[in-house]
This record gives sequence, C-alpha cells and structure tokens, in this order.
Amino acid sequence: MSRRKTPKSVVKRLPVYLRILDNLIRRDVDIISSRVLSEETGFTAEQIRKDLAYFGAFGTRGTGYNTSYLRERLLRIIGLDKQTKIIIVGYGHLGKALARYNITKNPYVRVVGIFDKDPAEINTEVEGLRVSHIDQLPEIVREYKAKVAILTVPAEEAQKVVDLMVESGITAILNFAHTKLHVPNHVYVDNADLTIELQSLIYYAEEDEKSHYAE
Amino acid sequence: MSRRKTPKSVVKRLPVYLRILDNLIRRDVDIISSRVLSEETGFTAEQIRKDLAYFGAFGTRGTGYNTSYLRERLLRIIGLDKQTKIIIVGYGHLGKALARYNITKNPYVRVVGIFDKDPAEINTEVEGLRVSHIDQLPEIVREYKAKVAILTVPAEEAQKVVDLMVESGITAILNFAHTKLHVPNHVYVDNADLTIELQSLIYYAEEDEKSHYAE
DNA sequence: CATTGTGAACGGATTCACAGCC
DNA sequence: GGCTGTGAATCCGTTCACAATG
Repeated sequence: MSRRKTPKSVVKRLPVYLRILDNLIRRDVDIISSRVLSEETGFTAEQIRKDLAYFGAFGTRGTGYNTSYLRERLLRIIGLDKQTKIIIVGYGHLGKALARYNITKNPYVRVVGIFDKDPAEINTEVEGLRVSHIDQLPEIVREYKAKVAILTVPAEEAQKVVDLMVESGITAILNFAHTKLHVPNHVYVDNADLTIELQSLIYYAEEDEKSHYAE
Repeated sequence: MSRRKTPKSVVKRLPVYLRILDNLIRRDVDIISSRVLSEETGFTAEQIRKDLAYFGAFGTRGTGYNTSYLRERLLRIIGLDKQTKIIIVGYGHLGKALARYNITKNPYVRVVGIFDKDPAEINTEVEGLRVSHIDQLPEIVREYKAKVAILTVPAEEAQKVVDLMVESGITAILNFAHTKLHVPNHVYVDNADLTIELQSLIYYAEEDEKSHYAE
C-alpha cells in the first residue's frame, strides 16, 4: 500500500501493463487474470501481482483485475492521467525521428517545445510545432511548466544544456547523449544511449553457448 | 576468469568503460585507476573492479589499469574486435535516424542491410547502402552472416519479421517495436521501446519528494 | 474453487573490508 | 603507500507457497 520508494524495476514494468490493458480494452475484454497478463508480458504472474500490490489491492480474488479500472489506476500512478508536457532538445536525426514518432500521436504526452542551436533548423515546422533556438528553452519550459525532457544533443554540449534545463525546472531526462550527466538529486536521468545498448547486445550475439532469455 | 554466465548488469556496463577509455586514450592518458573510472562513469570503484575481474586480472596493483590494454581486452570481450555486421529492419522515422546515426560512423559495426516493405522506400540510398525489400532479408543475412538486428517495424508486423530474421540466422535483436517478441532460447532480445521508456520517466517527473539518483 | 495478496525463502548483484602485490 | 582483486556480508528484487476472499 505504501508508496514509499517503489523499485525502479517495478516502475519500468507499469507502462507495459498499461499497453496490454489498452489492447485488451480495445478488444472489449473486461477482466484479466495475472496469469494471462503474464503470458502477454513475459513477466511472472506473481511478479505482476506484487507490482500492482505496491500501489494497493486492485483485483478481485477468484476473478482477476477489471481492465478499465486497472488502466485508470495505472494512468494515475504513472502520472499520465493529465497530459504530460515534454520538450525535445536536439533536432538532429534522432530528435527529428522522435518528434515525428508516436510520442506526438500518444494522447498521454504533448510536445511543447523542440530546441536546437543550428540556425538552419530554427522555425522549421514539425507536427504543428516550430523548432526554437535553445536560448528560448527557459522561457518555454517555464511557460508550460514542462518537467520532462528528451535530450539528443552531441556529447560535448550535453552537460551545458542539462544545466540550463534543470535550472529552468526540468526534473526528468531521457538521455540519448553519449555521456554521463551530472544533475542534482531531485532530477531523474534515464540513460538511453543507443550505442551502448547496441554494443552490449553484440556481446550476446557472439555467444553461441547457453540460452539467454529475452529481457 | 571464467566466462560462464556473466550477469546482464555487468555486460551493460562494459561498453560504458569502453567509451571512457576511448576518450582517455584520445587525451593520451595511459593509466587509469578504478577510482577515476568511478568518477567518470558514476559506478562505484569496487563495482568496476569486480566487473573487470569477471574476465581476468587486467590491472596492476598500486598503479591502476593501462588504458590501451584494457581497451583491447574489452573490445575482445564484447566482441567488437572484429567488425560486427548488423541489419536495420524497418525504415520509418526511427529506422532512418538510426541508419544515419553514429552507428554507421562507428568503426566497430557495419550496417550490411536495411529493409522495409514500402515500395516507395526500396532502393533509396542512405550512407552508401540501398534499402532492400524485406523479402531479401534471408539472402543478405546469410550472405554476410549477420547476427545482430535492429528492429523498428510496427507492432503488428514485428513477430512475423522476427520469425523470418531468426530463421535466417539473427541471434541478437534490439527491439524498438511496441510489442513483446517470442524467440527461441538462443536468441537474445533487448527491449528499447521508447514509449515505455518515456512513460516510466514520467513517473519520476511527478514525484517531488525523495531524491532519485541518475541510473 | 479460482485468483489475489503477501510473508518467507531464495538468489543475484552490490558493497564492504581487507589481503595481496607493485 | 596505493591500488587491485576478492571472499564475506549485505541489500534488494524475484520466486515460492499459502492464507485470504469474492
């Protein structure tokens, strides 16, 4: 029941449950058991029940979980019940892809700012939004009270940009930049360095031996 | 020393060490202690020593690690000592970004095939390579003996494509598709669903309370 | 009686503490 | 003296087993 200090591993699974529930609801499934959720997600049924129990007792013994109700609760828990405002910083190949990606089509989040420092990119339009110069970041972040940022700038500029973001009120960063970020304790950084990801994958491609289960 | 069953968490950190070493070598630093590596990476010094010790004793007591030697060893361990051949499957926004991304500029890997099923994209050129129809995937994977794939196709098509890839010899998949993949035990899947990543990030943006350390 | 919710057991990864070595 | 390498202790997340309950 207590919300104190939920393990990161649990938080990472919550959006997975949410996606499955969205699919089930679209197929008019009203009730789902942890067993079936287990088959859909690849996590064990016990783990799923434990994860959900972190936040309360949402199920009905002998029956299962009501899909719509559980979905509502998960939205609330993750913080997607109100539209989250995010910014994208760095409008290179990856920044462009993300700006056009499902993120923008996702009803839960709204991109309120896209920033770069290249004059050639400033004011180009994407998905109904204009690319702004990075100098305007503080103003826009404060105006929309945005808390979440996606960072795709070159490694050399990342820390400088992060300092600016944090100062402006950003508290959570999805970091694609190829460098470690230094942030105050109240700011959360999730590293999504795709080169690192790919390289560790290569380790497993080499092994012919033992079985590795999908993550 | 024994290579048996290295924890996934260790494998994820190896490329981080590699990147730091590349930077150090570029700055003509010859020797590095686990303490300094700790500052650069954010991992503890003990953890770094343990990680490296999984694969042998690479350091010199009282001194530290030789950067060039350690780099060579890590390249070998990860499997980057010989150029790894990879394919990109799905040439949408994200696939395009990845094809143009540093991945291609990275000397350790070489993209040997890019696939899509949209006729409009077939034969367009990117970074000296032509986009092929997905039907040609088995042939090209076998020709180059590619083992690693980056998957960025829509969720509905992911499983079908995965079956084809696995059958053709792919053993490691970086999965950006918004769905769970079913693969045989010898195939390793690393899920990098960016929507999931972003949503779990939002959880932390909401919390005003306690400190969350960067991952 | 099927399925949730959960304390207890387990196991894997991190941290500690120090022995070993240059 | 300083730093690596590592067994022991600890921490934390997962799995187990079962009591609780609609």
